[in-house]
Amino acid sequence: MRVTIADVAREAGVSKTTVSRVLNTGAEVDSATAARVREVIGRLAYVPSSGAVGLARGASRTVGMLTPSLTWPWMGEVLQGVADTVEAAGYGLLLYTCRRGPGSVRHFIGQVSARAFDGLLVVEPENTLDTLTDLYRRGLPVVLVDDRGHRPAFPSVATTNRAGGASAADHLLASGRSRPLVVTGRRDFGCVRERLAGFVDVLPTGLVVEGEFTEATGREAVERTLAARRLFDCVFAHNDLIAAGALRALREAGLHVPDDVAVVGFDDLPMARHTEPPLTTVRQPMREMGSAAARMLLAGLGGDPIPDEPLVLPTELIVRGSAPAP
Amino acid sequence: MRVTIADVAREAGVSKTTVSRVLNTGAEVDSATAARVREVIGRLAYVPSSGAVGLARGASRTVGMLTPSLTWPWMGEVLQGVADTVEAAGYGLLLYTCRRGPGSVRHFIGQVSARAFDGLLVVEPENTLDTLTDLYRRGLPVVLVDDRGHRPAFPSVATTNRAGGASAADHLLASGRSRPLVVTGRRDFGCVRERLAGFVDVLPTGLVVEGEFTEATGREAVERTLAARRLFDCVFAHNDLIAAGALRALREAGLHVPDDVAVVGFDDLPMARHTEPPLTTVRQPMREMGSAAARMLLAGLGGDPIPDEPLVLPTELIVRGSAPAP
DNA sequence: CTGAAAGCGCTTACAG
DNA sequence: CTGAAAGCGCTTACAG
Repeated sequence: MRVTIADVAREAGVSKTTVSRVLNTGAEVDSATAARVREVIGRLAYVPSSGAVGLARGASRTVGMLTPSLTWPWMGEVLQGVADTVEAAGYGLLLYTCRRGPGSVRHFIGQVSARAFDGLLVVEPENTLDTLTDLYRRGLPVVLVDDRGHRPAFPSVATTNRAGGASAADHLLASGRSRPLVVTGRRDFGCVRERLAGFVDVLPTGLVVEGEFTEATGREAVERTLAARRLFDCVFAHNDLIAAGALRALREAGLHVPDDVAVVGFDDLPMARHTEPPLTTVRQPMREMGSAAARMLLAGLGGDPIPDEPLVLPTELIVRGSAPAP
Repeated sequence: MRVTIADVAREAGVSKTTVSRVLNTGAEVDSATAARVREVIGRLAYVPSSGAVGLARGASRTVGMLTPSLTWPWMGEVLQGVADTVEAAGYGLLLYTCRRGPGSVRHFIGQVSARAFDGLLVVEPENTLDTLTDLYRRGLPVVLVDDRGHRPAFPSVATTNRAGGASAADHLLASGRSRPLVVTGRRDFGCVRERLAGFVDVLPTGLVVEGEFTEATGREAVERTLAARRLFDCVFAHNDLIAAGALRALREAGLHVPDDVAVVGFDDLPMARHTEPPLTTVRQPMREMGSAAARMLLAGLGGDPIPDEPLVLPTELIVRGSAPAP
């Protein structure tokens, strides 16, 4: 049925060794022989079995990727960055999500032992950081795409959360705003602390509400602050969902954005273009983070040591109607 | 270094054959022997090499998935449905995107020949339908997640585009609307023709604008129709992006949604909750389509024949502020 | 119930 | 420059 290296060897009148050499090294083979072998390979449409190659070489030329969810709004960007890079290098990309509890984590660990992939890319491990650190210590190349400031004990790609928070504050300050309401995600995320620190460095405020990274948090934070009659002329939301909730609450309260209150988000999700008004936001370079992490991992698999300190990619302020340029 | 079946056999005082039997069949082995082997497996934390198992069995227990893009708004839902199902079955999921032109398609075909996966899930092949049909004819199990009405010559999962269009019309009609503007995607997609046919069956109209599945299309269609002074009291947008553009154009023209014009979209993207007002839309069950396709493929790999006619999952009208219940 | 041996399809020292 | 042979880590008739 399937064409094997033995078929090619027989048809070309050489040994399997020679076919393998033509396939892999290219060197050390008489050019006429090599040409003949290549002709046969083309004619029989021979492609080496990836399983057999992997077994013989002890490496699968496959990268694993572990994510807690595939439906998060920015996950597609990360995945695309990873997939483009990994494919261009001729590697396969094996996807895992571990969404069925501890059993599913165990199954994933099994895949590591089974050598299903040569290296691992991880997004947001939440409760898996220890396990991953352990795998890394045991020799599995691992790179984390870190949008939450975990600062793990293994290589990672992060973004400038602190500078991003500062850029939001700079922009609002330059537009003449002086009384910000800040609505954050959970304070136990490193990114939240950094975004906040960067922001209040430039624009100090006593008005900070902690919540989740959800629209409901944004809506309720604004509603309560208005109800408490605490004055603010701008909102710095720690992500775009919070910002969307804030926009809604402000509109329902009869306030105009940006005339009465300017709003700045974080992430630059696709929906940021579609809010009313469109959202000024601090863009996280998710696709670039994905491709940078993949490049680091592939370099590591290629033999280069992976740097231990995080690679930090810059955020960028995207100015739209909710907080226009001054 | 790595623990192999030989280590387990030696440690347990049995042959590799017996270890393999304990691992796979479980039957035909003395229970005391089996217990001893299992104890050793646990103690050594032995996990069979997936590459070696695949080579010996001639199957990789891996499913391939081919998508044109990972950043489309509904792709995460499809992927999640697929990943959950595939993982629960103990299969691996290998992701391909083919975004680097014909060379990248060739590389993908190579992966098929390399037996990197046992079966293939496909979303939106665009220019790849012929190639895929060919692979299917040559024996590769393939299932298409078809949101565009391709109706391929191999198994697929689709949704009720026609009934979805009709449900939008029913809803608008029941709310007292009678003059619809329909803004469609490209007419060469089967889904566009079906959504339109279902809609005009219930609510005939001469006002149909063809465009792309983009926000710009929605905005321009509404602007031009208003400029031409053609009257309409509702918009049926063929996806949520078009609907978002329509909402914006209506607002900028000083029209109130839904009082002046009601708007219904298609898809139920995450952003549909965040438009102003929130969007009434025909939900496509993307996650369910992903998991159904995966189930079909896995059943096929398990030996059950895969039905040739498409499995059709129902759409659902989600009512929100842009076209409230009558 | 158990094991020796062949085989899956490659790569890679080693020898010539 | 080329090939025979061993080996990668499993499974699976086959024989007992």
